[in-house]
Amino acid sequence: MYFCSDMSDSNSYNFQEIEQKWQNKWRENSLYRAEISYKPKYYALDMFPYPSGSGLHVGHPLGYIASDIVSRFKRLNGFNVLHPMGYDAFGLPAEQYAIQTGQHPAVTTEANIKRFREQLDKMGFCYDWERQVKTCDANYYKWTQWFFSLFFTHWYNKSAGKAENISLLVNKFEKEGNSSVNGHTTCTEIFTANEWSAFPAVEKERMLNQYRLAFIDETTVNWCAELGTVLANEEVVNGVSERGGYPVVRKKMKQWSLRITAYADRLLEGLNQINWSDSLKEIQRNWIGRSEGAEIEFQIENSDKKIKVFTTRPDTLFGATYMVLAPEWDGILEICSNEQKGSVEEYINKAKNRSEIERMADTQKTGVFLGAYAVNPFTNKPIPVWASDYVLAGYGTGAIMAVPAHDDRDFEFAQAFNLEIIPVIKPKDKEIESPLQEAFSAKDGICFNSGFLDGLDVSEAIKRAIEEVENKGIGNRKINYKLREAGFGRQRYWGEPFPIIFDDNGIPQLIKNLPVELPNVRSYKPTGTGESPLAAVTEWVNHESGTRETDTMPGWAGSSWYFLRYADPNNTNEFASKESLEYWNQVDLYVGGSEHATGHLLYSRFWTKFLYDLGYLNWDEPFKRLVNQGMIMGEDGQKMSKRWGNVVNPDDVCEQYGADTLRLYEMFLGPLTDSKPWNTHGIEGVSRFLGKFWRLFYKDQELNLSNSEASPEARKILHKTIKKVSEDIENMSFNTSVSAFMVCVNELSTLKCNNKEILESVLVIMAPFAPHITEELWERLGNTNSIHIADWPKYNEEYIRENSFSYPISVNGKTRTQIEFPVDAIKADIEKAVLENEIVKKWLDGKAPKKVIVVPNRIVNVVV
RNA sequence: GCUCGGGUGGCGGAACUGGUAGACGCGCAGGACUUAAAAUCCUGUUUACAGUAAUGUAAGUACGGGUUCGAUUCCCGUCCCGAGCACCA
Repeated sequence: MYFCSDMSDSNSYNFQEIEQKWQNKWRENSLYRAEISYKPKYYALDMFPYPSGSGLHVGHPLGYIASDIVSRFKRLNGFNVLHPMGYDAFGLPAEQYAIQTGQHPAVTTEANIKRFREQLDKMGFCYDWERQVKTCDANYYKWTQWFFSLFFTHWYNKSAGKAENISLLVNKFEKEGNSSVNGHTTCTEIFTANEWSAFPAVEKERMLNQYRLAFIDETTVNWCAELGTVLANEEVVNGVSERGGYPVVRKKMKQWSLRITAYADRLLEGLNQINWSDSLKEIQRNWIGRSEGAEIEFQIENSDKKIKVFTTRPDTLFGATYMVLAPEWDGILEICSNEQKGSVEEYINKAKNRSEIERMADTQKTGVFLGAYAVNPFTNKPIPVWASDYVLAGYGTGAIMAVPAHDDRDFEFAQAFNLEIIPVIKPKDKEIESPLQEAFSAKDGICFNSGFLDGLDVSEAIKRAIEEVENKGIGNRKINYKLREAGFGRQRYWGEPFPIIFDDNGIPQLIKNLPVELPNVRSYKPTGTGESPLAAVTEWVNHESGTRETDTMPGWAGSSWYFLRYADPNNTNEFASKESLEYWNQVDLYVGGSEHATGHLLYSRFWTKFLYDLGYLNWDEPFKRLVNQGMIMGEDGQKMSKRWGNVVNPDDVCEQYGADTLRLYEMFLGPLTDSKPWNTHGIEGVSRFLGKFWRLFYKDQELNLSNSEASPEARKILHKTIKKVSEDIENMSFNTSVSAFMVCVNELSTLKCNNKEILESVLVIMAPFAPHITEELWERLGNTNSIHIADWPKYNEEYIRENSFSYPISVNGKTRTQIEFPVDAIKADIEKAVLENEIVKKWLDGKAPKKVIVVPNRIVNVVV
């Protein structure tokens, strides 16, 4: 920015020249190449980006800078560091961008990747680019398809607590049928070995499909007409698509799904052994949504039909005054009376056609009476059965027992339709209000009106009620999850094709010869009919042994395992060699945004556990430590976006201030995990600091260093900084380390310290943060090896030991003066000296102190 | 509504297991150097009151209580902000 004559002098800080020079040298020497060695490893990973068309803004590199610092720090401390980068190149965003620009996704994706790479290169990251992965490369997605094949050929054995090969299941079916099989399945039919053998192929596959971990599911899906595809739950926000904001409706569809619910409990338990933020773990816990309760069957009056419900509050069974079925409930019309059939059908049809948005916008409960009654098994009284869309078809059994006195929603419904409300739980310390104005839903109370449960508190009553239900043979203890199976098909072009051909019977057959390459087609736009664009490519679809699956896999397929591929990215025989996986192992540090909490981060854990079951990995959590970086907002405090015109481009910052300044500034801004606004003035402060740092080495434009022994003061400053920075990096507290560097340089400048030994150590501890300037000065000091493979200086406590401490002396908790004592002074001497102090005497005002508290090397407090 | 975070100067933010609140940086004010500007350096900067000044006194970490010799830190209640979930029985 300033081109005064002295700026071109080789002895001034010319960051542009320096940064270019070292980025080239590091690349030429493959300085950051990672290879298996005898050294301990450290695996630091960034969430790989979608190569979007708009490039990076200064918010994106925040996490990359942090992981880069940790990687460099670990390398200086003797670790063999794996720090790779790649691109999540398949999926909706890339395809949407291609459609908007009218270019083939393969072309735009390559162009975007190139642009990302240029931007990343300017910031001096220590990635081992030889390990780059792209999810859209055939030699990468070959393995994504292979993993799908594994899911397809495995089932979950609940007795063994792990996934097993489907051939074991077939063996069991052949020998003993399925009654003794304890699989995680939706199959409710029981068959014998003989029956199994007699099944035609289609029927066999229909059964197996109910056990496979990758299976064809007919479910209600989130259908987005504008995007022409099905979306996962987490891709739908407030009833519209996360990307684009288009309306989403519910629709029945056949779809590949992964049976993630088989792993619900393990996904929950695993959270306890990993170092993630509490909030993120909580998000996953909520998403998995485990709840304990009971399933109970209610008999329909004058019928052999039964309704099974799930409840977490069996203690309130005496207060169950009606039942509600979801409109989608199977067999609902068989239960309702002839008189009511017409209005029930009408209600069901209305509910079916209502979009998510409409359902959510509803404040008033709607419903219809079925004209049928069920029997409350505890009171033996008949209770009416209703249908209403406030009951969700997809959770529990799709039916509930309604206890209006103790559930807000049931209360509201009972009020709207004038149904009976019977309180059965009252607060511990008072009588329940009568009549009830709102539901008493607290889990803290005492049962009454409840026969054998009377007088018990809620938690005890729950146990007793379940026992009774089990004794009567009408139900049992049950754990339910909110987690749904993961929809795995997308009706889109830009994704991994399934390695599946449907034979003449419509039975899915695996294609063994991988990869199944994505055909290069001209028209990749969504058809809008619900079919994938691939369905139109007849010469591809029609295969000699049948027809191909034309859906593609979702964006998260490739990202669910990419961290494993980095261990051995060019392997053509395996997704990664056993040896490389064992060495690089789990990701030690994973840095990225929290928006992936219920998507990528959950799916990756699921895949890892599955691969662990199959013996491919010997750990079952992928990311030991996870840190979510915050957002960098625009200077106006709003989210950085083209729309607000507040986007700051890192290229411009590198041009104007240099990459080292950018890196240091982003770290200095505040705690990594916080959101904070960008500030142009702030970056100038950091820029000034680096100028000052440079001048520490120079005097009158000449390198000015002394080889004499360092002064104790300088030593103390250095070692204080070593200690602080080492601790800060481990704690990911980078803002405080930058401030420690500033303090250090300020103090050394004041001392006019030009001691080579001291300054060299300062260079090394600052190298992870500002890799270019430190490397340049390191070279100018006469070093021939890169600073980035030097040794982290050893912290020596002796150098910072003080021999006296200036005690703050407070009277009644308020600091009044300071007195210096030797660090090993004994309490009695300190107390005596303090009481003789003039200022203390003044505050004592002649009175005798009640108490004198002396905390060694901390504080003295005189209590009057 | 529920769950999880969080509220500290004009601003971004420091403060180890309770022990000198406001580190570091920005901004602002004043000064030095310079013909001038840039760059650099120095001084001051929580608020109120008193004093020409050095300085002193009081208040102060969202608000109200509590525990303690001592609370930004621990406990209870209230308010506000952010994030996530949201008819999950």
